[in-house]
Amino acid sequence: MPEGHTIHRLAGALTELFSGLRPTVTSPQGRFAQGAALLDGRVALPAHARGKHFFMPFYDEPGSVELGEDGPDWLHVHLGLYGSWSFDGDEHFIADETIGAPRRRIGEREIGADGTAGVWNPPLPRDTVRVRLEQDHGVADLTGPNQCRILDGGGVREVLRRLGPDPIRNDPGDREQFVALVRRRRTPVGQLVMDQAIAAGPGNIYRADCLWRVGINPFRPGSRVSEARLGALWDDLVGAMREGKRDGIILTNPPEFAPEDPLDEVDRRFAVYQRSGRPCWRCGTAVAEADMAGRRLFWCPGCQR
DNA sequence: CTCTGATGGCTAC
DNA sequence: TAGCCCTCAGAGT
Repeated sequence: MPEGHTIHRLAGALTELFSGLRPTVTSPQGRFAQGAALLDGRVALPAHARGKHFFMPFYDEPGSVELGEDGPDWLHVHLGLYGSWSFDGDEHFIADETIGAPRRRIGEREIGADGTAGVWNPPLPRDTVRVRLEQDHGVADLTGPNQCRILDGGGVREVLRRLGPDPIRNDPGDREQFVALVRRRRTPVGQLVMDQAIAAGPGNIYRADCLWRVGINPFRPGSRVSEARLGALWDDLVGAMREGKRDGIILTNPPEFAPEDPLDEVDRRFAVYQRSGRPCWRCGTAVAEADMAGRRLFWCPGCQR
């Protein structure tokens, strides 16, 4: 599920649904019992996302804080490969970003014995739910995170120090920094794009499809890709990942190549990702697949130079 | 029912 | 590079 666009989207959703409130925080699974007890009943402040990392500060009074500020206790979540948040609540518990979320249930009300609509009741959590945030109108359940812990401001800043520029933010200087970081390495550029110290947020899909979109061969050493082409790659990551955040889905096959009647979801959505053996949309060459540093890499040997 | 793989990343060797 | 962590849908038996 989660490349960086998902985390930014979740930060928006959890901010909209919980910030300013004092959610009940529990750990149905038990593995975050101590952390949950520390956060329970305190004010959730607006959340932050950097790359694939999610941070939500909890404090004693409402407001908002800069990412990594001292004072609040920071809930830090990394979803890893298959962590996810799911939502359930009544019609008041809805954020743009929760639409399309897994196991989303909205507006379901129990029917009272007298036939009138009752109030929403929180569903029993699955026993793998690491954290449940609950307010009067709904719950957010976190399952399967790679990391879920409480940090102080210094702990947050330590995480941030290991992260490169985030294309979804695209702060001033980020583009130049990305280009410089790639060009000082001889590692294949396809590997560098997935290195969170070089760009924070892109995962296997954006790596494959954005390299295809700008025509870069993923095996080319970073030091041997021109500044101009790396700048174009950064710009493409910015555009593609912002679209992904907005739409809640990765759709990286450019419209001009989208088939009328796609064979399947993969052909509809992707350029080369998971399309090994199928013809390149641009040049017809069969899309290739290889292992790169333990992850599946997809590319077109015909037009990615 | 068992097995597999997935949009991630850390640590140890 | 291998092993490990986290979960579960979907495929195979």
